[in-house]
Formats: sequence, structure tokens, C-alpha cells
Amino acid sequence: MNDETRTNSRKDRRRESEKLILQAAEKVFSEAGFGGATMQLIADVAGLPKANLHYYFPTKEGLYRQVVQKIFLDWLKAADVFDNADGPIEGLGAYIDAKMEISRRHPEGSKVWASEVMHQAPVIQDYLETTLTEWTDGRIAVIERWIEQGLMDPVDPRHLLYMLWATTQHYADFNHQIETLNGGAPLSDAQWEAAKQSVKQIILRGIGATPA
Amino acid sequence: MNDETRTNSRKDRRRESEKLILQAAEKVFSEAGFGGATMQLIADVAGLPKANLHYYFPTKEGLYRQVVQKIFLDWLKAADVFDNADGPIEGLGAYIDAKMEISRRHPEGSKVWASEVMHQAPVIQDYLETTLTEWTDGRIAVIERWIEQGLMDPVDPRHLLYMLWATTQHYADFNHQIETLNGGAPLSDAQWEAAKQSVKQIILRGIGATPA
DNA sequence: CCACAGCCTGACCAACTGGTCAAGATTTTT
DNA sequence: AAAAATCTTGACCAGTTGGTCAGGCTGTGG
Repeated sequence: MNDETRTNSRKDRRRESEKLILQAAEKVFSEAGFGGATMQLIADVAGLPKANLHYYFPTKEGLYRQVVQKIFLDWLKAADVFDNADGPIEGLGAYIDAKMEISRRHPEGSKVWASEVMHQAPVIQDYLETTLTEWTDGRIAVIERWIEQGLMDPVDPRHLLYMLWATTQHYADFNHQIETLNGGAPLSDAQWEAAKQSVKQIILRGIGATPA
Repeated sequence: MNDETRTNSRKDRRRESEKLILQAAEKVFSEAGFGGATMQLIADVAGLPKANLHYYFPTKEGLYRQVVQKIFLDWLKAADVFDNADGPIEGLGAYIDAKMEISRRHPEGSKVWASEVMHQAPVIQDYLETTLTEWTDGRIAVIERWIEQGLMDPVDPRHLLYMLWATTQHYADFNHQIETLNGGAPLSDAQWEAAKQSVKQIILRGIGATPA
């Protein structure tokens, strides 16, 4: 009767369960923080008994670590648009669009990351010191090249990056505040478009960006 | 022998103890989040027995509520510079300076606020709907006037405000990440000055602000 | 000097937490 | 078909948490 799920090898089922748990965990951690989240609640959201959850992820900290790592990798990947760009208008414009889209579709991840960093990054400090540092240095070099080529004003690339991160992630981390100030309703398609346009307009004009 | 503290009426002592506890609580809440913070740890930081803490603040939630309220009021007060300004360069410039200074001197408060909003503002939702909404509408009117007067480009005032909040508070909420990317050291005086200048430069130029 | 109201605190408790485990169910391999 | 490996779960435990409370302490007004 029930053969809707065909190719179910033990490995497949395991992967599905782990993904289910990770999704539930991301949601619960983003809503309650690490300290406020409970394994019982994560299990309930995932629709599994708590003991089963511990079978796949022995400790709460280990589960949390995997959630944060996944978020960080997704976020890094989305930043590739930066590389294949000829100038700031194209590159930064696409970067802003990409990060705003993530903030709209997956605000939970951004919140977990923000929470982790705010609490002194007890779990992903090594990522900050290695991967993130390297990534940042690379993009700073790109921006400096654009400045040398006269494609934008001389601006401290580091603070420009912080501004991009802060602004785009704000729409995820503070979505509740933004919704409240929007009369309690989520931003509409048109409002999201206006937000993207506003951010791009102010920043690109702010750095005096010109077409490549 | 010990008469350094002279006028110690019971009311004065009470006020001092409450302030001491509130400061300790703000620190602990900012470091561990509401769920991760414990009354025992707050008591230790304040140097008081836990039972004494419960004498002044019967419940953890009540203590947390007062911490968040105090932060919100301080933050609102610091925004007065907005009002007495003739144009965007003066007004927004002073606002950015003020908020950057708060981020530098009191990052804990900003973190507690961010945490509260990220978790759907369970405690200060009414403030968002009343005080913050009114404040925001008022500043939007000011910005719209500046636009009408031709002192700046037509920009969506709401998204401009979000950008200001996001960027300035980022230096508090993500100070750990910023420090790590700064080689593990806090920003120096000169670096803070550069940060302020960069933010003001990009935003003020981004909105095409001209002197009043 | 006393009495009284407010302040302080060690000891205690019920509720909840992350984590364990043994016994069974299920699937894969032989 | 039977043994081996993997998965599932209810019951359980030790540690921690927010919160209580009785009894002692302290300063103040009479």
C-alpha cells in the first residue's frame, strides 16, 4: 500500500532523519537561543522521541555545532557572486540581492549565527579566525582593486563590508521589529523589492560606484 | 571609620542595590541570553546571595523586563539629536555619532535588545507597537521634510532608518566578530574614528545630503 | 531601652534538563 | 531462516534551575 518512498536504503533514511532534525533544531535554536532551547522541544518539532534524537546527535552542543556550521557554509557559498564581477555596481549589487533574498527566505539561520557571535562565538571561533578571515581579506583586495581602477570612491573596504552585512542581515535578525513597524504584517513582494532598491541605491551611490 | 558613604537612607541603599543588580543582570543576559542566564550567576556577578536578589526582583522574568525597559529608554533618549537639526548632514551625522558611541561604550545593552527582538519580543512587544512606532513615524516625517526642502535625495525614510540602526548597532552586537577580524584586538581610538567617518561618508553621500 | 518594620540569607524544594540504557523492532547480510 | 547490525523508544537518573521560607539581623521611631 505505502510505497510512495521507493529507494529507501538505510543510508538514505539516516540522511533524511538527520536533515529533519537539523531543520527542527535550527528553528528552535533561532527562536529560543542555545540556552533556551530544549532537546525535548526540538524532538517535538521534528516529530521524534527525544531518545531517538540523541541516537543521531549524542549531545545538544554537537547538534548546535552542526547547525551553525551548515549556516556558515551556506552563507559563504552565497557570496560567490562577489568574485565573477567586473565592478562594484554589478558585484555589490548582486551580493546585496543575494543576501537580502537569504534574509527573506531563511531568517532562522541568520538569527542563530547572530546569537552565536553575540555570545562570543563559543562554538565557531575557529571559523572566524580562519575561513572568515581569509574570505574577508580576499574581498577587501577585490574592493581595493576597484578603487584603484577608479570604479568607486576610496572607501575603507572593511567598514563597507560591515555595512553590507549589518544592513542585509538586519532584515532577517530584526524581522519581527520590521513587521511590527509595518503594522504587524510581513513585507509584501513590492516592499521587499523597495527594500533591496533602497539599500543598493544608498550604498552604491554612497561609494560613488560607476559602471565598469 | 567607614563613613565614605554618608547619606544612606534605606531608600538610597535600596536604589543602589537595585542598580547594582540591574547592571549585573544586563551583563549576564547579554553574555548568555535569557535562557542561558541563571539567577545564581547574576547574584555572583553582583556579589550578593541569590535569595537577596529575589528579595528585590521576585522573578527572573521581571528582572529581565526591567533590564530591557531601561535599555530601550536610554536608547530613545540618545535619539534626541535628531530633532534639533536643520538638515540631514547635521542631524543624521550627530545621530550616527551618538549611536556609534553607545555601541562602543555599552555593547551589552544593544545585545540584550537584539536578543529580545530576535526572539519575537516576548517581553517588550507593547513598546514596539506604541513608543517605537510613534518615534519612527516622527523621524520619518522629519526626513520627508528634508527631502521636500531639497536637502537630500528622495529616499525611502523607513529603509534609511533601518540602515542606520543596523549599521551602528552592528558594531555592538557583532563586536566579537569585528575584534576577531581585527586580529583579536579591540578597535583603537583611531579605528573607531575611521568607522564613524566611513559610515557617515557612505550614508550621507548615499542619500545626496547637502548642507542646510 | 524597646518594639517594630524592613532587610538579609542558608537551607530547602518541586520542576525540569541533558543524557543513559536495556529491551525490543526492523532491516540487511550470510 | 537465522544471525548480525542497525534503529527505536519508554523509563529512568543525576544535576541544575527558579523560587520559597523561616529565622536572624539592622536601623529607626518612640
